Amino acid sequence: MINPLKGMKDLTFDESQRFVHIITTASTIAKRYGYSYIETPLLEQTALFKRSVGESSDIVGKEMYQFIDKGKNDVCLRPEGTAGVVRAFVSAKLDRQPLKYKFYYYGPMFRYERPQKGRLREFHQFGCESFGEGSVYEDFTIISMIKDIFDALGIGYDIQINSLGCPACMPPYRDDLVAFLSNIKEELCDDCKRRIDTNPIRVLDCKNKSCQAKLTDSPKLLSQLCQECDSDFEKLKKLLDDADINYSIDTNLVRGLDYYSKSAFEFVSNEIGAQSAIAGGGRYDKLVEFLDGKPTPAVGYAIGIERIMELVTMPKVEREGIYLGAMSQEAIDMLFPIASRKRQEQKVTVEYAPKGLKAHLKSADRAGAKSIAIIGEDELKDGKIWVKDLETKEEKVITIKEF
RNA sequence: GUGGAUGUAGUUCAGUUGGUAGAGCACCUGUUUGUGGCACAGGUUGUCGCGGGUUCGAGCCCCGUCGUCCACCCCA
Repeated sequence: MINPLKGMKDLTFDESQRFVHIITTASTIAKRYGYSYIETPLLEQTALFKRSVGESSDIVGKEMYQFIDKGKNDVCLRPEGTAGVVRAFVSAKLDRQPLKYKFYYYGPMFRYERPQKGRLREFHQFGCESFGEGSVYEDFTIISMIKDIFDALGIGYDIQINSLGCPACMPPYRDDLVAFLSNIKEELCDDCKRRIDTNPIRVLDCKNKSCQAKLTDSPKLLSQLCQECDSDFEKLKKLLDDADINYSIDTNLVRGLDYYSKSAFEFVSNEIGAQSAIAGGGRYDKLVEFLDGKPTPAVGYAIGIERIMELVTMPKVEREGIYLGAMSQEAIDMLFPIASRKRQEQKVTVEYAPKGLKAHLKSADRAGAKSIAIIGEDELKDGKIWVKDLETKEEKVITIKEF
């Protein structure tokens, strides 16, 4: 038996229904916010992710499905969605238009990691990217959209926000932080010691409690933001307050990807194991230029489908369609013209084997049909069909033509 | 990459100090030979993950291997 690869999963029945429900709900809401669908390749040049996600990130450093294809191209299965959408945006030269573009997408992402709860090697994201809008109103609007989606899906969450600064205020802060961390280096965990050189900002969200204790007096970026970043962050908080959206400020919230600046936010759930982030995003005003486009402000987010899968409250399933069957072999063929006609407007299940009435009723019940129509011996004789509504239990015998 | 659990029927799991497998659910049949969901009765289903070892004998003990789950790292 051939099983799926490690960290890859088939979705069927309840799970696939949940998947579809999540995608349709999110898509519907994204469209209301003015977003249109974009589909980009799953396979891209490795250079795209190195330049956008950043070589210092674990994603690029050790988690990519990277290989050389038959044309000797260095390629990767996409580990996240934003890079591809930005590349598509630049490839289509939309950066030369003085217009705003908003795209939503969904699909599989790939990261070569050890699977655990809420983390797969092939997983799915639903995401949105808004280009050309530098206003913090857009950051707020995007957070509202995610809220609408989770509310529609019946998912509970907490929102955490932070500001990551911009090229004007982040580098000086980073230097201050490195200086601070270097002083207490010996008291930090081994990972953090390493991070001081590789990615000092990451020390801030170390899960190690003793490290966290040492960080209470660390320099805070929020108090060193430049004037623009500071006023944008204040505005974002006010907008959220005015909209009655609850949030907490997490100064240690660091997005895992290098391209974020200014607003960063995360939606978390405490019901799904160690991987608590169910959506994350933020502003990335410099990424379009990094990928050879004209400077274009942008903001976006992604939702982890698998992480919210079991949190979703599904709409009640209603009985639907007709179950068609016959009790004798000679009547089976008569079912197909009926099925064909009925399928123009509703779901039809045809049972090809002749069975007793009881067996048919059981099958119809299991198929979730709303009604059952059977040609039995009696009906066969005078061109009729027996029809029963499985909910109201009303039944009648009518001519096939009439049905 | 590191650590901890675990692998027995379609599924969830039991299986005592080693004596070659069992329950619930599901499924099929019947009670009701033309009336579903409920109830009752009966029935089908297994390379006990795989490979080796110990033993008269291994689902159980030992070694290896593969898979799964959970956690770390990191992230959606």
